[in-house]
Amino acid sequence: MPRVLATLKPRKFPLQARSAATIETLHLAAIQVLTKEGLGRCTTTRIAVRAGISVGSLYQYYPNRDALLAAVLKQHLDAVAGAVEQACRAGHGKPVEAMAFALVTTFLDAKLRDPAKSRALYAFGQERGGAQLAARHRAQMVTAIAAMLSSAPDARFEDSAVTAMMALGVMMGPVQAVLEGRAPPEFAARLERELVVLLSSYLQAHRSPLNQSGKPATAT
Amino acid sequence: MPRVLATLKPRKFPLQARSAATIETLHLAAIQVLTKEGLGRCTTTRIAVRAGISVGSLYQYYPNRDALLAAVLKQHLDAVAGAVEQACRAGHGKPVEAMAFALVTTFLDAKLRDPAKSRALYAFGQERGGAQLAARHRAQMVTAIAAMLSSAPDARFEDSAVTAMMALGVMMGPVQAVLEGRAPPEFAARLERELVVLLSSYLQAHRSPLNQSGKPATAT
Amino acid sequence: MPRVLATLKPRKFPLQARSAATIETLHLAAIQVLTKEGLGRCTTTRIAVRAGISVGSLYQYYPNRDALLAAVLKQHLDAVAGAVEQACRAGHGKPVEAMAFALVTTFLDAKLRDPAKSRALYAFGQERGGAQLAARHRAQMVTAIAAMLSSAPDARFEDSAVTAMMALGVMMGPVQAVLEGRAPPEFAARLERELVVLLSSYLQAHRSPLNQSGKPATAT
Amino acid sequence: MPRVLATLKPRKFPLQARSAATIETLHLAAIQVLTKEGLGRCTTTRIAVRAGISVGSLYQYYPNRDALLAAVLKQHLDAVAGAVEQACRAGHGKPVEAMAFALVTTFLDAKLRDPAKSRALYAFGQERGGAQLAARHRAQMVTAIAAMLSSAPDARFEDSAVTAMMALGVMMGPVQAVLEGRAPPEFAARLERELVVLLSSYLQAHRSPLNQSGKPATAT
DNA sequence: CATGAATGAGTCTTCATTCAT
DNA sequence: GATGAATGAAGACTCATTCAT
Repeated sequence: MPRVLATLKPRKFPLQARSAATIETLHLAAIQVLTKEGLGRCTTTRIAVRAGISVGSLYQYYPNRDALLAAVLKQHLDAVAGAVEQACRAGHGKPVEAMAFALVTTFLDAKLRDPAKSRALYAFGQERGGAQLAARHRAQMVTAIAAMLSSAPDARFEDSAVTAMMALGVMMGPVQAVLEGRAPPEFAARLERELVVLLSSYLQAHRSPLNQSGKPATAT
Repeated sequence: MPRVLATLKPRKFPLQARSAATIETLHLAAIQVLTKEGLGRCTTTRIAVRAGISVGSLYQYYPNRDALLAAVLKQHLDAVAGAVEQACRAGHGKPVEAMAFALVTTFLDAKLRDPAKSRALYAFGQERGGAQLAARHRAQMVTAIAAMLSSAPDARFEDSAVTAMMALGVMMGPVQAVLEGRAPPEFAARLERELVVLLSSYLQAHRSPLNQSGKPATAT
Repeated sequence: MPRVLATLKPRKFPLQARSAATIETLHLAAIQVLTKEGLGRCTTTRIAVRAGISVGSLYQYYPNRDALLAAVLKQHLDAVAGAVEQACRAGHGKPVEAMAFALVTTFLDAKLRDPAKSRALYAFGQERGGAQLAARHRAQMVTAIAAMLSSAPDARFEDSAVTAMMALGVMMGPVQAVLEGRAPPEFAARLERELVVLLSSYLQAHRSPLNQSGKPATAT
Repeated sequence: MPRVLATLKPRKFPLQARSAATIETLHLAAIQVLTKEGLGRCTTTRIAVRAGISVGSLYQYYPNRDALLAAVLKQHLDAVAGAVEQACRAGHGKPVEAMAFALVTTFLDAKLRDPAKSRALYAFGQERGGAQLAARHRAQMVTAIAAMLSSAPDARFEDSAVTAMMALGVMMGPVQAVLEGRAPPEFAARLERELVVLLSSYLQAHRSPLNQSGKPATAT
């Protein structure tokens, strides 16, 4: 694998109509190979075969294997982060419980809509190439969540960025478990409800002490 | 001769003191190579060189590369799962808040004591070889946590297994973030406190309705 | 050919007796392939096959194709430059005609002793990898020749470095022609005599005007 | 489809003005790519891009890559050989010193007028394709030079073909050194003067033995 | 006629594993 | 038992050439 340090950017824009379709085919093939063979055996040849094209063609669109995987990952992460950002905008100014509900709902929906995809891309998201992308998207989501949290009328967060990170991390763990297929179906089914409870409790535990409505959640 | 499907079990038991030392050396070398080069470049030769022995000797101890990595991973997971199990035993019958504290403290300590190791092994834990191991250990921990939860005097869990999974997942997400080095230091520093709050809130939200002490946490 | 910038240095010293023989075999094979196929088709696989070893083994000794070729070229150039340097030392203080004779004789002998080798290596000597080596050796020879020229009792060279370069270049041209097999046998046979005449005339044309032994060659 | 043994002849004659222009553009592009990328990376696609046409169009003019490069080389060699031939015709019957001057002047001018071009084409001139071309042109020049030499009134050459080869070879060596950029500027500057001296001396050393004048060879 | 996407054999290089010493 | 040289399949990537649009 004498990889030269190289861009992960796609090589060219689809100049002809054929191209767009080919790229979509490639992404799909990459996910399938990733799922069926794992990252270690996800080779350009296998992807090309799966996609029904030649290796050469693959390299017309992406300068190297990682660029292709990065593109697929980016597409996925953009969708998730985009959904989360939008939910955060929509949740602005609402009570924390509503925020928790919106966040969990949106995140789970985005992550679990196509579990095969999410699952397949996870390993690459840990690697040199994908890790940066993942980091960027995580930061993007944290920013959005923190902004939303700061707008809550019924809670005041000392450090909304930290709380946002916690919120995100907290959702990711169980989602991982589900994606890795290690959680029984009933867990997946209850995941949303549990996460809403979890996140609500957590956020409410941060309610401002000025809050006159009663005892803070943690004051048990 | 290329890779053949093979067992992941170590080739022989460390019957002699020398063997045990060599194995320990190999594990250490593997982690170092993993850290410095990544899973893709973590080759048997490199590990052997790092360990100061010959490749041939490496194969005296493990039938193939993945068996070695699996052994290293297992050692790590055993430590983590073992610590969690013990903590669960110790936490039996205590109030949920104490449970949360014990669980978080123990888990973080085990996972973050040697971050390089945890981080290094992560990639392999996603692959075919490591995934099964990881699953087994997760199950082991879930069982232990569930048993502990069921013994709580101040809460009654409808489905303690699910709650245990949630608890474990909830800790893993933020830990991942820290291990991947994407979380700022202040996050790492506050992680324990936050997780305790988080887990306490969550577990207390499950307090049995028979609980006379007031309104359930979610009744805000 | 996603070559990474890499050393051209051999990879390791022959630790075992076998190695030395293998390396010699590799050099020989490289020259044969170079001769039979040309630089463009001189691939690692072909060299390995010719040498009767596996590609893998080739890479145990050289980190990449160019390193192997560079080693072969270096060996050759070292021999030539070494011979020239020695001849120059021996020719110190002798009359220019003797210098011319010694130089031509030595150079031709070194270059034409194994014409196949000289010929085969020529193309690589032009390429990025070989060009630097060739340059270094050329400089080495020029230095030696210039030093010798400066010691001539019957001539004084305004710029001995330039004259040395000319002398070297002048020998190389016809030698090229012979090596490329384009010169008929009779040319090769007479080459030495002609070059001695040529070089003598040239060097004597530089005789110092103080020289009382007759009219200087350039006194036209 | 990989390379097939194929003709090196251009595919069609430039019957139309447009063709001629395109061909010129292609030649120029080829030299630029050759210079910037080297023979190994001088691909048809790169040449086409540089020339501002499509690969497909390139193949309208040349049946394969080597045919294009051969054409470019031929053009260059034709120019050099043509100039030399013309100079030889013009030098007919003149004294050898004038011949030497004309030859050196013409050759250097032709070879060094566009050093980038000469340099770029050198590598291809060594390869299977170009070597034959180069040989043909060399023979052509040798013939012309030999004919000129035979007409000298003040010298008689035993074997004018051999002497012509020497003369040509003698010029080529230093020119190579200059083209390869290894010679310092002052060398390039003095090259012409030195070569004239050199060649004059050499040719005059061959003065007919009938020459009874006893004066040193250069005292004409 | 021009275009440029597609092809796939061919290059270089790596690495798990074996086995002669 | 230890050693490390040898093996060769497999992977990433390139490029001459063709042909559908």
